[in-house]
Amino acid sequence: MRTSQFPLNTVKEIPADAVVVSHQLMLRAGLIRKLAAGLYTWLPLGLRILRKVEKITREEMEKVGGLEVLMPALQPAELWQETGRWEKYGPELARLKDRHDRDFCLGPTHEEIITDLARNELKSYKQLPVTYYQIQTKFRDEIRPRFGVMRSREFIMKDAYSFHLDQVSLQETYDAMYQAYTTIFNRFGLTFRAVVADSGSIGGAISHEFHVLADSGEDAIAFSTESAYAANIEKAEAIRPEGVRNLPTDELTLIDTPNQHSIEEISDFLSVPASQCLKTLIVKAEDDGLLALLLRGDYELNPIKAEKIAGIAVPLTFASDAEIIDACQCKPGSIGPIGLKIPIIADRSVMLLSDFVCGANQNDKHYAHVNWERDLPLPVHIEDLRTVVAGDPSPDGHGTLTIARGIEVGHIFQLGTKYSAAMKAGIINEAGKHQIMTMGCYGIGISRLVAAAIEQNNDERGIIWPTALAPFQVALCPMNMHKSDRLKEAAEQLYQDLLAAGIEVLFDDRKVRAGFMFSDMELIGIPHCIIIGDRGLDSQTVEYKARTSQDNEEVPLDNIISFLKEKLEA
RNA sequence: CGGGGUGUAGCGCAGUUUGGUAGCGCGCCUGCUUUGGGAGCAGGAUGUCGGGGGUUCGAAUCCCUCCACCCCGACCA
Repeated sequence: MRTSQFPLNTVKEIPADAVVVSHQLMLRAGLIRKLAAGLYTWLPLGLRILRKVEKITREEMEKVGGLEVLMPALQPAELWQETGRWEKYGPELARLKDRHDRDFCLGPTHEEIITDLARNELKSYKQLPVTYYQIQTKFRDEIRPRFGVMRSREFIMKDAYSFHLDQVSLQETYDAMYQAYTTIFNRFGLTFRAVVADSGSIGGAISHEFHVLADSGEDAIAFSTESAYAANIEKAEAIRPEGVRNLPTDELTLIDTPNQHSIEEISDFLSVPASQCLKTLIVKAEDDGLLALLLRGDYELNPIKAEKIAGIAVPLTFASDAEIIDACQCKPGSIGPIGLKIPIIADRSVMLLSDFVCGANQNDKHYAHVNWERDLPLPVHIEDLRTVVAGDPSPDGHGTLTIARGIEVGHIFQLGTKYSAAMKAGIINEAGKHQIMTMGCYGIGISRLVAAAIEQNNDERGIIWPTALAPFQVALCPMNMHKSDRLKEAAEQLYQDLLAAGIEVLFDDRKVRAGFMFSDMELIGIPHCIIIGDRGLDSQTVEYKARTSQDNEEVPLDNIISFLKEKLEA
């Protein structure tokens, strides 16, 4: 491709509303342009990269036996009503009506559609297992789209769905997908981690997320320093603390704590570490009543874990001030378990507390030197409620947890029969009996992956594409070609030779200055650059420069093709 | 949805406090000079100042209202 026919659309200045580096670089390098919040046009250069992501993903899906389909983006409400998700999905589901006033949505995911396809097309156990996949545009009316294509409202996703007779077969495909995902992200040249995950609104039991590690990532992941354990922080278990509770050292004391409400304020005011305080949170119960959740003061409630506990209302809802005053006879900030009349669920972390501080259920008063089994009974209902922190012991018993940030680029789920049962997707089994199929589902955020790759591969000059994602492998930069017929001839010849060798080359045949050319090629991240000039032609050499290096290397013109081939294969 | 902020040329911004008829840099077009790291000079084009309404002799500027976009939070494969 020639730059005279493949405009680069690069810009020098950093767009004002891009905050993360990948978003800035995607705009500056001319990969995307914003149409509206969370909606982007892919320009020719960006699209080439997107297509690379698709191509590799497709290849690996085919290798594990995936059958490509293409399902509609516009979907009838009926299917979503069958699974109950029309009601459950909430405002993130982009709904609309057609001219006949029938309800439709723009698909945020395709479980309903594929399950409908499967129940119509699959009749016999002999057809199983089967895996369908597609690369489709998805729509989610995100509360807050941000970071460019990282969290947009319209985006491209590869989604695959597998259908099975039983769990054993599902596990086999799930394992194959896990492997395929590992291969895909390795081929992209990205640093990633697979982590145990929560399955969220998609549902199902077992689930793994694949995260590209980057400080700008929206997710926190926890992994063990000494073992393979890795989990989304939403899911990482905070295990029962080791050790025994200390004996009381002092009498229970009621203290005035005027206008001291948060754990931080109380901790400062009384000069007691937050870890010696007890946090009491009042949330709604399933039966419309209230529940008190107890945590050690320095720990955070993990709402994902809380919602999984029987009795707690979903979504997790904190009680209003009025409800709290009604139930506890005091305002929030002074609540504690002593004498509290609502049921208590305690986090494991509170069990070892002794001589702790907690609210006294009287405005502006706290108790100090509270001790279990002396001042109040040890809570009976104990759960894992808190979010893990760095340094916590790993749940598998090996090492401690480290927290890193990641960008979720893949997510695989064992759905079981959640959708197939709701939609009566079954086949006739070997015994001639009707049987509901077991399902798996596997997603890759194609467009997000482009941004994630840039987050991980950039410098002050621009993007540095891993080979597999580079829109072009080689930039051919002639120096002042318009002034030398000899150079023009040599450059054109080299361009043709590179094309003939099957190398993806971008020939910068614009009449621009050298610095301008280099800056553009570096900004758009072409991994290899060949500089051809009159100077070198005298000795029949060209210069080679890798995107990642500062230095140029002279290479005989005759050898340049094989030289590059070697670089590309490395 | 709550809190904060911004809308002025394609992009980045000044001008708004104190009303007087719109400017800078980059980019774009023309010409000349230059040419191995985002060139210089000269000339040029480009604005419903986010929309609507109001106050005023006069509004980018003051008032009302609507909208869009961004950040933080809540929420979320």
